[in-house]
Amino acid sequence: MSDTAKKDSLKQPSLNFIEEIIEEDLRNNKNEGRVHTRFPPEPNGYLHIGHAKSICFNFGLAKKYSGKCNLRFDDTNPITESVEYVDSIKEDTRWLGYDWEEREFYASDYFETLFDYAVNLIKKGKAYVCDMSTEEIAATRGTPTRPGKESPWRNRPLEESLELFYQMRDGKYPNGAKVLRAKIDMASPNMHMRDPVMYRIIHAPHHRTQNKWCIYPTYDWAHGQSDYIEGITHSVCTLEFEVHRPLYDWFLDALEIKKNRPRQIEFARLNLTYTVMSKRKLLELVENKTVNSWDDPRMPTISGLRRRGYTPESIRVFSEKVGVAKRENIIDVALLEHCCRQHLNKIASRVMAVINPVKLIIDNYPDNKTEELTGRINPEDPDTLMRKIPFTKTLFIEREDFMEDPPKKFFRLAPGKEVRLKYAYIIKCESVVKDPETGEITEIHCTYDAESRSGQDISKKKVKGTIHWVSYEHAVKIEARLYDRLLKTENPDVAEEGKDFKSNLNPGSLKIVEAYGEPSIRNFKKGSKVQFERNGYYTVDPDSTEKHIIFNRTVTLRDSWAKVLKNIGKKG
RNA sequence: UGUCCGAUGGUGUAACGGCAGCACUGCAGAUUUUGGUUCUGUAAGUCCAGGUUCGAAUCCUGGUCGGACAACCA
Repeated sequence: MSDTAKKDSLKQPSLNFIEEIIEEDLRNNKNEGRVHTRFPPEPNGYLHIGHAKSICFNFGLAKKYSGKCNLRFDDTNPITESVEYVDSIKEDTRWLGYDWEEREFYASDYFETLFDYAVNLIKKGKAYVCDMSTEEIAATRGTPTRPGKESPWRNRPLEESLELFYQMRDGKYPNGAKVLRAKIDMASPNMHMRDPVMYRIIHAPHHRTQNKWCIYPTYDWAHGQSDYIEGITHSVCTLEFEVHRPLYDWFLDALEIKKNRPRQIEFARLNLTYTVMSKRKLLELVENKTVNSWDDPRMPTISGLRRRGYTPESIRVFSEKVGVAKRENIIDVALLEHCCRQHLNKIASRVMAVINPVKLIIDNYPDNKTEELTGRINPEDPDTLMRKIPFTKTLFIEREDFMEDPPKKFFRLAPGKEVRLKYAYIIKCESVVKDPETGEITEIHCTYDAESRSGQDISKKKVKGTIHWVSYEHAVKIEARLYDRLLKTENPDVAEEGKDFKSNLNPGSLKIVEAYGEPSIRNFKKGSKVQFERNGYYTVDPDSTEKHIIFNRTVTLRDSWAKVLKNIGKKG
């Protein structure tokens, strides 16, 4: 072995910066060597591919370091949250392949404890009830460059704050009348340290605690303490919470938490080209009916990707490949598609389907003959069985596979040229029939070479091209939903003055067409992964029925011919 | 004009003071009964200016550029 090869084989896979922190903690036996993470979604929307990265990372860290990962719903704002979202989050997390075992938690589980902690802080003079309105608080907070003004209630006797706080809980005040605030520093250069709100009054039923509470903790107050209660060691979140970290730590200090103290670590969220990722924007697309639902296959939601035909494996591999760091990033959606194709190539059953059909007649083939040909269900997996494909005189082929006046490198069918019909014979184009009105080709007439049958070819012919086909009389009509990217620009948030991402919507993001498949196309169940040969990967939509078969296009096959055409176009 | 964070090919991500590597994308070729897959090759990078050092992507100083922060959202 050469020196460099030796070095390479000894080299450890490199760690991301969070794994480095964890390994350092492990070396120092921090938290008795425990690693415990959590995935903390707010149940106010559906999970998207960005959440998937966080799920894979948090559960992945726990697995890698023999620890645990909790699922915790950050349900501190009853107005926007609902069980519908809780259920979808659980379904999606499970589908991605992660198991939180019995550790399904809710911040609302800790409302009582959090209340006691707050009482503790009031007694220590570290929190106070403030009677100012939302507007007054905003007006006195200052700006990032100017300090705020202290609340007139800031130094009220702590007995009074305590009394008021209990009354808030008892429902004596309307929404917005009072809040509990941490007493920190109104002049702090960090806005989050300017006496942040810990509790606000919201008279609204909560999806779990119903009407038990009318005061609700804010994120900053609830999150770190929930982490502590659950024994979380490494509380991983996204970069926008970086400025919250001093507050996270301040609360732990104020509560004098020293042992099993959680640590917040921030990493950069996932961004994807041609994609919007914020829950607000995705909700907007659902509500204004740009898409049909949260699980519309054009959505970057987990449920959308699932319906589109993505596999959990491919999403996990993708999450691994994008890496974890602190710098803002925008990942090329081509990487996601690559991960998807890579997995689907291995597992998808092959089938021939014609999306844009034109009739092809083999003039020298017997009129009433049907041959039963065979094709492997998946050539990538020799363990798969063969499928039967009927062959007859009249077929459908793809309109794009024929050109009357082809460019030099066109390997498909053209007048006087030969191609192979996949799994069948070599044919030669003899003539075409056109619609006298429109000039559109209605029939392509060919002759076949009976000696060229697949598997028993004694014709000695070599052809460059192979095309797919279906027997006209055996063709199974299906609906193909051809999905393309929802947004037409790489960074859809960049829009013209006065416009937003919606001006970058791709009007062609969904085309629904009638297509024709070989008979075996009937065999697939909802969610099955299929490759339409030479075309793309598809999956059976949940709305598909035996009478009305619906296939969603997950992603096309790579198409180097399209690139050639594009380059020809460029050259003029 | 504030505080915090960041900056390595087109896009991501490694290198932990010692040969800038990997992946995606692009390009070229080989193989191929999927113009797919696979394989091979190739192009392309350390924000700038100083300093420390035998040696700097890495450490220090100053700048530039980008991001986050002024909800009783999370």
